[in-house]
Amino acid sequence: MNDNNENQLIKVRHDKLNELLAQGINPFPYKYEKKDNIEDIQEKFSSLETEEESDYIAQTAGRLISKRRHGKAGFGNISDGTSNIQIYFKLDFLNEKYDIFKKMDIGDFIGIIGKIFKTRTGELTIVAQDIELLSKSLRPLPEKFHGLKDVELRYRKRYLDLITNSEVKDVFIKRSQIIKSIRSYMEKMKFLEVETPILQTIPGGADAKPFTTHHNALDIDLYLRIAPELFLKRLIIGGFERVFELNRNFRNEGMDKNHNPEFTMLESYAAYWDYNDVMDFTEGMIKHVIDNIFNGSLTVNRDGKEFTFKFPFKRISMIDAIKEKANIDVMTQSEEELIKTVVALGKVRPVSKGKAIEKLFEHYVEPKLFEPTFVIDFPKESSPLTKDHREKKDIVERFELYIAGMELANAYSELNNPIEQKERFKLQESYREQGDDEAQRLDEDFIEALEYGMPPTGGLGIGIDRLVMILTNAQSIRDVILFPTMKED
RNA sequence: GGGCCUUUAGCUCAAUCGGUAGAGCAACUGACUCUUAAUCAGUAGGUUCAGGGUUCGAGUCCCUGAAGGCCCA
Repeated sequence: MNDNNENQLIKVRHDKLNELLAQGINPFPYKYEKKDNIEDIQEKFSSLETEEESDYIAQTAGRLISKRRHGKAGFGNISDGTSNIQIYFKLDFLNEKYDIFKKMDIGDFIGIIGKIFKTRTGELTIVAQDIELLSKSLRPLPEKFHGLKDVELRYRKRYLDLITNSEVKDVFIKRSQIIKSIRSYMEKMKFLEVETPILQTIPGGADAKPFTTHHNALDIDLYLRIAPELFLKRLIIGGFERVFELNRNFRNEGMDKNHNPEFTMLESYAAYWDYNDVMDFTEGMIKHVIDNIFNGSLTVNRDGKEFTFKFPFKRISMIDAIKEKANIDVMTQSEEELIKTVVALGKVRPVSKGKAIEKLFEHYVEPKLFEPTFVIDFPKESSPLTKDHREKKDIVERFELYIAGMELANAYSELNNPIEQKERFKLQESYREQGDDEAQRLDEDFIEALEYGMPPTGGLGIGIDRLVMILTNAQSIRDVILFPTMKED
């Protein structure tokens, strides 16, 4: 919108801005001595009696979010990062500055100095003795009562969502606390936080299509990482025994309420652990978060069902889970029969018995795994970075954690035999040649690193956005990502 | 990728069978020195997502497209 084409509401505010300038008032001053947070004021003075006034003179600042004028006095509420509070503006106290109050718009940032009292109706209020405009707002905010409901606008203009809908702010505060709590757990467990390349020449560590970009000076294509896995294992080889990275991954695939093209993952690797150790560790992490952030107990409501977190989580093998939920015993069926069953479900024809088993699992079991459940022991074909099961044939030592029908975590006893790793990569390359563009790529440099020797290692990946969804009862991943990916409008 | 739905004032929403596009909040003017979705009186505010078509006449019907949501793959 340009200056010639602005609407009436915006024009009025520009006019007010110009009036202020004409009066020598800077509508965008440099700083303000904010001495009190609103939350602190409320805590300290909540015990005031009705119509009692403090001796303390508070000095605070925030955004004006409502305004009720009554001639020679008026009320408004200001909101800061902590809370909001009512302000009483009275001509007798403010004198010539009362005019500033009259001109103030909802959305302006203001500084307030004044004593604190409780109104007749018992509301804690600052009586303004002095007010200062700290920043002029030139656009009208969304309506006070209904707020901003339009989902598209809420995502595109998240700042308005945050100003208007306080519960949205709470979700992102919670998200920050959860991540902080995870870091404290990692630190307690002696993991070292590291940073590995996001720009990679061979995108590895997951079955996914990468984003491509170009480095001009080197004149090479690079890929945004789909996972940090292969670099974190190089660090285990390098002698760090416990490492983690908590950061963004990028996958060039469809979007829905569980997928955003960029998302936050925690990956961790611990030398000398197997996948059983990683399971205990994962449980410990979630328990740590619930103890710290949710006072030890959390009930999740979703799709009309609910559960309360209980530890330890249920553990079941993929094959037993299929038997239990779909009444299909995949052990007694031939590859042919299983493939036929999957095709009959209207799905793409799987290329192997293992892939067919996974499809059956996804179709019959995944959506039914509501309470936290570790699904263990996956077919070998689609787990090229995982060690063979120590007892079961064609099975690998891998688990995924499911909660509320969502895959939350994925972990292995990491394959550390370079000869076998190379074979697995070659098999993946052959899938790729057959048209599977999510199959993994041969990374010779990683093989070479493994050849120097990697200790037995337990690795874990946790989808942080999804974990936050579960813990905050968010229905869409877009509700836990501040600026979700949107098309240009 | 397929199906269904949504898009109207700054925001939240109406508009019957195709017949002058409305309300609440916000804004503006006035009254009001303890209100709180303040109240009262008045005023102004529109590319009805975009483009095409049918029609005397389209927010409404048809076609194409865009953005978003839900379900499915």
